[in-house]
Amino acid sequence: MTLQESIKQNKFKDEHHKLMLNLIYSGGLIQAEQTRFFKPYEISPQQYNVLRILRGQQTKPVSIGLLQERMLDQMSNASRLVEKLKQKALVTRNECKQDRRQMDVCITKAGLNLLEQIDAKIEAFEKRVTNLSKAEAKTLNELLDKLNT
Amino acid sequence: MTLQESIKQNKFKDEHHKLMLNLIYSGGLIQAEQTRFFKPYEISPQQYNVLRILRGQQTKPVSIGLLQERMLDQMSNASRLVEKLKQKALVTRNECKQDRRQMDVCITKAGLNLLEQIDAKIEAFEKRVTNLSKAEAKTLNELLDKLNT
DNA sequence: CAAATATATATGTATATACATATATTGTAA
DNA sequence: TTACAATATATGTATATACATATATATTTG
Repeated sequence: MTLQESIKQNKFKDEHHKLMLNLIYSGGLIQAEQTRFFKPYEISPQQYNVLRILRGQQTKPVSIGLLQERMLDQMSNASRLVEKLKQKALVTRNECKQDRRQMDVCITKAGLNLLEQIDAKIEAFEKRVTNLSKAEAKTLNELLDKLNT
Repeated sequence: MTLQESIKQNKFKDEHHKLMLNLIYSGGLIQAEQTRFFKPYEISPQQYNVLRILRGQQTKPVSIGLLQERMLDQMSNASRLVEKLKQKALVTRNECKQDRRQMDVCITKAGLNLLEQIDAKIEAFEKRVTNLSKAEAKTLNELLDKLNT
């Protein structure tokens, strides 16, 4: 459902104005879909983001600050996300020996297992953008990168 | 700051996968900027969305359900947004005489005044997409509409 | 060496949505 | 006419970010 169909409005001030609304709208659609996709796994898209960053670091501990830098939304509250994941035994969190202000966060085996289960299904979810060709996806990415420079 | 610069990652599985992250990222950037822009006016972007819909209806009362249909995020909780705006005296909310389940929501003079103040400044905010040409904005809109079909 | 400053994280409070339930009213069917 | 179903909205609880403050630790400065 396009932006116009969704909000039942056809006239926008100009293409730039429409673009801003369209980006908020399109990003929101994907996020809502992600939330629905992750629901059976009992984690949020943001928690998934954290787990993915931790898996990428393999066994190397990650600080709360580093996590936050790597989050898709850099204003995410990494502290709270980690606390929730700890409650679910998907991560561990320990004081860093070198700097006791810092925390060492690592993914657990359960966390890795969960990501494996999700990996098996996520392609189906990611299909939602495949009505655009690869060339069109590339164009969109280039324009978004230019927009965000 | 592009997606890659932001999350410090250059490799994506493919252009489609990158696109999904890029859309979430780009939409989030705009929303965060909107939140900052509206902060001095003491309303949220979602409350602004409600006021704009009400202004568009002029003096015609709007039901909670109709509001919700017109919201940019159709999963918005229109009830609560209206309640907050009522507390700020920016809208009125009365029982509909024809159907007492429904509420009639209207914008107040104070609400209209606030929108006028915002209108005077919002062009500066909307400039954030003008590093794309009109043709590029149009292309992006077309691709986003195709994506969301 | 101690005080001041900076850093890292946790937590408080407010708002927004996700998902669910409750309540009141209207419409429909028997 | 009444019971049932549907509709409209409000509210509860959980999670996430926005913005702020608090606490502990490390670094810097005098």
